[in-house]
Formats: sequence, structure tokens, C-alpha cells
Amino acid sequence: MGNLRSKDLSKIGYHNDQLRSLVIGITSKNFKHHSRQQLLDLLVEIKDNPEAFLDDELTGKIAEKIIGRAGAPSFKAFELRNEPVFCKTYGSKGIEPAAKRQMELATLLPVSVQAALMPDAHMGFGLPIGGVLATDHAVIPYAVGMDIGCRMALSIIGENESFLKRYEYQIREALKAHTHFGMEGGLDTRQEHEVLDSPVFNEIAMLKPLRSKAVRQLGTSGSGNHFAEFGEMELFTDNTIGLPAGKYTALLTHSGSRGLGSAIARHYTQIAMNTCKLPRHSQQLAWLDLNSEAGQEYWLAMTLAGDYAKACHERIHANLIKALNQEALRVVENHHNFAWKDRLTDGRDVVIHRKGATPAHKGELGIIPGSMTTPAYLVSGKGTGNALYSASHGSGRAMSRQKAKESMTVSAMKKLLANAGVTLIGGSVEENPLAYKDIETVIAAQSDLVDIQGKFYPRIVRMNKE
DNA sequence: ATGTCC
Repeated sequence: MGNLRSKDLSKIGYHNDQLRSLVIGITSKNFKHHSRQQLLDLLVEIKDNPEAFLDDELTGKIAEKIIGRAGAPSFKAFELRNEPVFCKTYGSKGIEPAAKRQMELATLLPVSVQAALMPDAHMGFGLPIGGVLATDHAVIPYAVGMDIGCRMALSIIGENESFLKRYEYQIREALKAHTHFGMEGGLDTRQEHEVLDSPVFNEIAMLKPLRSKAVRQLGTSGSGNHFAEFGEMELFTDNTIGLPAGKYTALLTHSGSRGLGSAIARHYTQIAMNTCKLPRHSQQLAWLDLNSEAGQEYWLAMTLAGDYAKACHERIHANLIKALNQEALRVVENHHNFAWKDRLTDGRDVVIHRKGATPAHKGELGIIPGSMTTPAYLVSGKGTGNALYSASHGSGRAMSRQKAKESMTVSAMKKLLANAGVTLIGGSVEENPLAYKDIETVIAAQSDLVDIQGKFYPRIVRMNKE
């Protein structure tokens, strides 16, 4: 039987994603005896002459949908610029050519105003990870990233670093009991947060069915490079967070907006790619006009996903810190996959997309993690205009997940961890420390972008297994 | 990153 995919439908002119869902739904249930080619031929016929199918019980629904949309043009095509907009690259030596090429393509979009590439950059979908892009009244879902609102949160706890050794067992048990990583199952205890009461869940049709999953996943962490870890915090003198220089215990988490943000990203990426047609190689950089209905919906949904990601970190920190009978003295947190309305140094109003980049306006605090065996940096932005007020979001991958798997064994990774004095709960060789660039090199490449206020050394790390 | 396509 014909097993139609969204891609096949795009090729025969079914560009609307609601229409494609409808077609896949109807054909998979009712046309089991058709071959794939027969189905495609039938769908082409329906598309070319929908009126002839209106009376049919099954295909009529597809025909109605096509006719309903026939009035308005469904997409707009654009050309690229002849000359790129300004793009400053930091730490160019450590960045793979493919990531630079992706960034160069982004500087040719007609909506682009300015760009910057951070020293941890590597290839991604559309915009590279580590890419920063300012646009004019347009938002590019793929320049925000698939994990909208992916972010860092650091709680500095009121105990000196010896707490880590004395309470190692309790910390390990708390991490096992009060975090949940990855896709299956969830937390044992019900989580609450005002973000679940957001009216936006009811204002946008595609969000309504996502709320129940958001309720279930609140306070959980993702997979891949997401983590929750306790470690030793070293605060430098002249820090701006108002704590004496010295050593502390701290909790650092990295996670995003889970299934909610993923569904939002998928939905609006499809709309952008269907309505904004670009020369083939740049199609993934399709944007939504901020004045369009879809653009305004995306902005609201993206903001909700960002708030939800923040809420997840809040729940994780509250649960862990309470389990250890501690209190947070200070919290530092930042998104690193998001878009903001902002102003360039020349006064132009733009949308700044940061896809794996830390906001670094003058005095703005942020966290740049290394790997599970190397320190994270507490930084304060310098507000550098050429960097679009940004910094790197980590050390950056040096190896793909596949390459990391091939080049590291479980036992070799255990030795790395033991030598670094780090306990890992869960985790996988895909995230092994050697799969990442050297954090010291990456930090050194952005001395114009941030001041360093402290360092965090991971000691007990919890990640998703596999 | 993500019930890895509704």
C-alpha cells in the first residue's frame, strides 16, 4: 500500500501543512489498496480539478480544503541579496567551514540587518548553532532553534564547597528522585506553576492540545546535552551578584521547553517554509513577517515556550534545593535559543535571534557551560555591538553525536570522569568531554564580549541515559 | 532538541 509522507505531498504541490495532515489521515485509513503511485496520481487529479471531487465522501474533504484556500495566494517568493550584511565572527580558527557557510547564507536574506558568529559555532538546521542574526520585522523559526527557550540556570547555595563531599550521597539521591530526563515517564510528584494558567494556551488553536503534555512534563529535563549538576562555585572579587568572593556549592541546570516548544517549532517552521519561498539552499531560513497572523502567533507561542522552559528550571531547582534542606542565595539564568526585540547601536529596531548564544548586554549576567569535566563560566556582558550583545552558549560540539559514539568507549569515559573527580548519573558517550571544544579557548576568543565573574566546577552530574 | 510525521 502507499505510505505517503509529507515530503511526497510537497512535491506534488500540497504545500499547506493542515492540508497535508488531512491527506495523510484520510489516505492512510481509507486507501489501503492503492499503490503509492496510484495515490499520488489521484491527489494530483484532485488538486488540478477539486470541483469534480466535491461530492465524494472521502476525497471531497480534501477538495473542499483545496478550494477553501484557492482565493488567497498561499506563498510569497524572495530573492537573496547580492551583498551580505555585516557579520563579525569570533574565534574563527575553531569554527568548521560548514557553519561559516550557513552563517554567510543568512547574511544574504533580504530581512537580515546584521549578524555575528560565536566561537562555539557548529552546523545546525538553517542557522548554525552559535549564530546570532538581527532581522527587520521578521522572525525565523529555524534561527531560534527546535528547542525554543533552551536555557541555563545557576543557583548559588549557602554552603561552602565542602557540602559536596559531606552530602554526596544525599545529593546523588536527590538528583535521582527529583529530576526526570528524556521522553518516557515523568516525575512522581505533581508540579505546579502559573505558566500553566497562561491564557495563550487557549488563544492559539495549535496550543490547546499541548497543555496536558506541558502539565505532565513541567519540571522535567530534556535529553542529549541537557543536565542537572551540583558543583563547586568559585566567585571572583568585583562580581556584580552581590556575594563575597569565595567558594560555594551551586546547582547548574541546562534544559529547554520539552514537547511544548518542540511542537511549536515544528508547526511554525512548516508555516514559514510553506509561505516564504527562498532559493533552494536557503529555504530553511524561511521567516514569518511579524505583522502577519502566523508571525504574531509564533511570537506569542515562542514567548510561552520560553516561560515554560524557565518554569521547568524553577521547579527543578526548587525540588532539588528543598530536598537538601538548603536555600538559594542567588539565581543566574539565561535563554540561549530565543528571539528578542532589540535596538542596534545605530538606533535601528530589530529582532535579534540567538540560536545557541548567550545574551550579553552591558552588565547582563549569563552562564557559559563547558563539559561534564570542565568548568562553566559565570559571565557579565560587555554590550558589544558587533557581537549583537551576545556571547557563546557553551564550548560547542567538536564532534557529531555519531562521531562521539565511535570515538569513545564507556570504560574510557569512566576513566576521564574519575580523573576529573566527577560522578555521572545516567549520561552517554555521545556527551563525553572530548566531543566538545576546549572551553578555555572558546572563552579566550570572546574577551571582547564578556567579563568573567566566576567559575563552576561540576562534581555530581545527572543526564539522560543513552 | 523531539512521542524523532498527523
